[in-house]
Amino acid sequence: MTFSTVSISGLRGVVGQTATVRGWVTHIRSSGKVAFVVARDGSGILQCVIVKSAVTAKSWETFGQLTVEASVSVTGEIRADARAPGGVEMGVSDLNLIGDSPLDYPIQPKEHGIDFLLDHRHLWLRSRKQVAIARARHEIEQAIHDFFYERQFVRVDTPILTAAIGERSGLFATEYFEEGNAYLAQTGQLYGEAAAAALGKIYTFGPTFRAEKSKTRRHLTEFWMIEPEVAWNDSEANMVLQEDFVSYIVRRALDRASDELKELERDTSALERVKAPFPRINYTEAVATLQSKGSTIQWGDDLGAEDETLLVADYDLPIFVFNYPKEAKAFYMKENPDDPRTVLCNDCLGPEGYGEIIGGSQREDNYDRLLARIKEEGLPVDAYGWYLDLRKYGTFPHAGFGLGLERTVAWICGLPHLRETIAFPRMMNRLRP
RNA sequence: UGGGGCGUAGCUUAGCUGGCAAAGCGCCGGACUGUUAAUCCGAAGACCGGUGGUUCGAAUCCACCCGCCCCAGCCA
Repeated sequence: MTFSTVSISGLRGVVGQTATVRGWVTHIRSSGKVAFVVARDGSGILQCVIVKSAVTAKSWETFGQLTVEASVSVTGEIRADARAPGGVEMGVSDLNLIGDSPLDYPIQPKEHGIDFLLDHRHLWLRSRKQVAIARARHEIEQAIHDFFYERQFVRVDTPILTAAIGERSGLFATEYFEEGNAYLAQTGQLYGEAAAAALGKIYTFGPTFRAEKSKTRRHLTEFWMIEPEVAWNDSEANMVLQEDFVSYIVRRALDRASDELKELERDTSALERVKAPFPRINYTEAVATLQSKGSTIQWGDDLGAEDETLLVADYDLPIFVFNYPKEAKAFYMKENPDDPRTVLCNDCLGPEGYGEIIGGSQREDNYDRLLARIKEEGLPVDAYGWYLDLRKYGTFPHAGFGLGLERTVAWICGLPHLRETIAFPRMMNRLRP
């Protein structure tokens, strides 16, 4: 008989042995002389069976003091038992209370309102479903790093504090010494383009901030975005990279986060189908299709959420909608030589109504046309001097995209709202905890 | 910001055509040697979001305010 301290997830390998587990109490049930304590340690949950006649008087007394979320150290024999969640349980021989927990622990094993849960997010994180989401997110993040590492991309960390540059949407401002206002980054892309000219293939993985007063399940004010930028890629190569990337992430989640997806009751049959290539629909066709389905969209409008849902309904894969009208998109996108009303760009729309998980484009690489676009948009030319330099000194065709991490996690996990995909979501009315 | 909905016990909700504030869960006390969100018995727990108004009387009707949820726009 050996004696070891192990994590709950490893217990299947020590059946028949005595082990010590440390964790937190989640449920207590007592039948008088037999008691059940369910504990969690972050790796899994374990039912501990305490028989009064089989433990010391001190351990039995300690059992009487246990409360939900008390931290404990339990020692006993690990045995297989079909009645236990997870198939193994512990026959306790020794029980020690490490940190008690008062009786007012707010989260109960029942339905709660979302406002209450978000107020107690620091404790809600301990719940099984939230642990599963955090682990699935972690696996997805690692898959992202591995995908790019395998393809010799270099990760570049771009600044979070920036001067006003990027897109036009809402900015968070803060004072910055003698330099006036600094703004929290809305994108690392422009810096990514500079890095692509140095390194060829790069990606960024960082927080992004949008001060828009968005109150929908698809928006956070702070979210994480992955932005690859590839020298010599055109818009078509850009889409190929995207579909390979998304397929890789989904495959990886299915392979290595299957327990988590099961815990989340995710029907993975739709995810199993996600394999490159994805359907491609150009914007003009999309508008015609939508009009035939009754949408009031006009050529020139961006797709609304309803339009996206309508369009995606015909497919069980993510789809690309490409080459939008210039007016609907950002200044840095390259004009389409075959139809100058449009730009070489694409959105990748998730299936099952998850909306835009990627926005990408080939970048304008002509100095004069880019300068003209900056002026057309009324942007301060001075602020874009360094960005224009990238077209002045050895310009090069290049393309990239931004993948919204939380939207991707929500889709893969089958969650209706982004707020559960990140440990501490930041929304308009949510700055704490 | 616009449209819709909602604020009642620690939590989730019922009560809303005005007339003594309810239930389930949780917590506390008790019973039980295999429970799975255990079960059974008992107890405690409320400034009905706030302010004003109508009325003999307001959780209920009216006005204003505050907060939240859903949808839309913006986008990842």
